[in-house]
Amino acid sequence: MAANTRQKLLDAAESLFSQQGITTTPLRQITELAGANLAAVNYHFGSKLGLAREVLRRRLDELNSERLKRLDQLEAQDDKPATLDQLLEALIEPALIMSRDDALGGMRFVRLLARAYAENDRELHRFLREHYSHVMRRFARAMSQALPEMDAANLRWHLDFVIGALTYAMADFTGHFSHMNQIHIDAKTIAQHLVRFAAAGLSAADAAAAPSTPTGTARTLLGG
Amino acid sequence: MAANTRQKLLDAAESLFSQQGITTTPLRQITELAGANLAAVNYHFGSKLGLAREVLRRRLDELNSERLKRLDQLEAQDDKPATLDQLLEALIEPALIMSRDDALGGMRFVRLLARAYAENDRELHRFLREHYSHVMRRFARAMSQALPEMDAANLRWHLDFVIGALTYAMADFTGHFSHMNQIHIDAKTIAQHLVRFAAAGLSAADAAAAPSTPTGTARTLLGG
DNA sequence: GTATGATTCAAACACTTGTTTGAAATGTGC
DNA sequence: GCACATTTCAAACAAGTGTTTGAATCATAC
Repeated sequence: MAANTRQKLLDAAESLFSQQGITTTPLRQITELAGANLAAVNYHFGSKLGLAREVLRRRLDELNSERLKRLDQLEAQDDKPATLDQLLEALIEPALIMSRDDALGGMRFVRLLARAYAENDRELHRFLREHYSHVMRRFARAMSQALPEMDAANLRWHLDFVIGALTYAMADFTGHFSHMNQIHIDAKTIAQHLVRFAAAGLSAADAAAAPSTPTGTARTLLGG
Repeated sequence: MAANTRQKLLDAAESLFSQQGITTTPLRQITELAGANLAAVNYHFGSKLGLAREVLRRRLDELNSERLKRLDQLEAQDDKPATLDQLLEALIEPALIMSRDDALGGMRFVRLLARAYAENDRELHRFLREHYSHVMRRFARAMSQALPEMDAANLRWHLDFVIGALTYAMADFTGHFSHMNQIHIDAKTIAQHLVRFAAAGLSAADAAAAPSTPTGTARTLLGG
């Protein structure tokens, strides 16, 4: 059954890639776990890279379409623009829910994503950027309205702070400090905390970027 | 000359590991860059893992001792406890300065650190935890005084948000969104922004953890 | 049934990996 | 000079890598 082994290969590869990394995982281990023959990978996906691309594309499309759906809903209510908290929720919640929901592949996908970035494969990077950057650009544009004082460049790398925090929260692949996956707090709770954390950080940056700082006292009250 | 090739191997390995990852970099490439013989690695470091450990230890000790030195200074002024901003500076600035200073190996080390975490080598993880976690514990203890409302667990994974943002800021190894290393903003500036970002986020979390929320209005004022 | 295409399979291919070996070279102390 | 340990080197080793091959199996249509 053709589609069956294709699917089993994808599942096995996702699981093993996320645990061991892409370049580190041998094809033979994947095919063994999938109960398929070694040559099946090259038959169905052309090459190992082709398999990796397909594994990533499956989940990435799912995640990004969910994010954009939420963003569309927020922008549809066009009488009042979306708040920063709402935008951050639309960006963060789908990722965390997906990373914690075993039915969707659990946190495997996110670990895999982090690993894929860490690997230096240029083709893989280009592939990921093509499937990712347009979403981030749309969110950046939407957020710039909620953060009027920050210019584009400033907002972009503050958003990188957020993405960095999100990635760590999802993957927790360091294990050097906390151990979220042991505690297993539900995704919504962590998302709430991360949204508040990011909103406060971005707002503080926005306030600091203002030429006159009317909220300066409030920041001192909070951050001092 | 013994110490010479040892040093050249370490330098070459650090450079290549940070660009390509540890498991992905062949020993032959390292020895070629170092102008040494292939067998030199096993002679001087016992194995490839031994070389990787030594590469990491060099920089990690340097970074952590700088962090702890600053923390000691803050705790020495024992009449007034350190502020959150000061503690975050002590944690963040050494890492960012090191990551940007070419004389210290540039951002190579940080990329390497991120890669080392991404790789699934259990021995390497254990090694990193042993050389890292005690520093984070000391900072967590110091910060809990500046954030009286948060309990230990809460603080710990909010600190993971900070470390995640810091790692991304240092490594910028995603390249999927912003490109800090193209802009080359100086480390102190980025550190300032990240400290403010993290301080605001942590303070907001602390305020939200308080049973009665007197600063709740201030947060609304900031976080929209 | 047979013919045709899609899929599976065991085997081999060419290549790279980290490590080991044992002899040469170099340095060091006397 | 000699003796001795340290360091370098070319070569080979065993194991693992992704990919290819060509025959065998299966499904489907006629």
